[in-house]
Amino acid sequence: MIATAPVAAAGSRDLPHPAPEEIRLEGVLHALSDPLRLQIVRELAADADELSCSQFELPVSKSTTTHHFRVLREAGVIRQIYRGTAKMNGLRRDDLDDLFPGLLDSLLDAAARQAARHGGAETPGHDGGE
Amino acid sequence: MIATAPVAAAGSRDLPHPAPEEIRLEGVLHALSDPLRLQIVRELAADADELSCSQFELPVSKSTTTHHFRVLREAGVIRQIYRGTAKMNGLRRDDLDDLFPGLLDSLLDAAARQAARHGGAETPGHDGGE
DNA sequence: TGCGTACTACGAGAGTTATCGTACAAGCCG
DNA sequence: CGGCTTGTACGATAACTCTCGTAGTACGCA
Repeated sequence: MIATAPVAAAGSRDLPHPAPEEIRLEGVLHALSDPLRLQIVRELAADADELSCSQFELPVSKSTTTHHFRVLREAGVIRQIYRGTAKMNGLRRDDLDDLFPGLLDSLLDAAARQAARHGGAETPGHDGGE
Repeated sequence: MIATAPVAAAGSRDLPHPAPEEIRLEGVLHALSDPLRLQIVRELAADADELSCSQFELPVSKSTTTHHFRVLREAGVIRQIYRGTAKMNGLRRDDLDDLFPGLLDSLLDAAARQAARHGGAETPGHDGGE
């Protein structure tokens, strides 16, 4: 059997994702209650639809990064698919908006406000003011 | 011996609350990521401004109840004051709305949706007709 | 084919959390 | 005054989480 079948790319390694109805609010909140994961989600929401794990500059080891991405995926916050050796990450915005309308936006807005208030260095466009 | 109370004020026992600017989003999310605490907050939001700890029917011991209320208070989600032997609990809706506009509503709405989806027969608060 | 890159799995250690029971303090009421 | 209700404090324990390093797998490229 010669492996002439390209297999439509990324069919071999599938990652388990919770179905929309399996996503629990508590799980989402817990996933987002970690500063690192909240930051990941913020970048994911701000930058693009798909980012590979290695494009994040996180102050932790690779193992820990993998761990955090898995927590986010298993909570139903992000979607992960393999693309060659890279694993692309995308927010499950549609599913979350369907389950909890407005929640993700509020969460991201809250995170942006807090970042602007405390750091001021992150999140472009928002100029404090109080 | 005349027991002249050293400290007057209706409540000699004061509880420490975080100032608004000390409230962290991650802390709030973490506090709300526990099913028990999420339920407490839902009841608090639905029923009234002030409820004593004993008015909640939680499936845990008194010690654990105290613990959860403290977590909520220290995260800045609720406000607690003594009233005789009872400790009254109230949501810090104004502070939270000021810090994270719309977040609390989204959260409560999301929790209500999930409760309706999964249980349908949720105990907390008959919020006046439905 | 062999090498480098990207990510995972496993095991471990430190820290945190949830839960309990018991013992205790503060206020109300008869 | 004594007792009841309400909630706290203090251990203790089990479970979970975050973190790491090392070893290993999957894939692309020369």
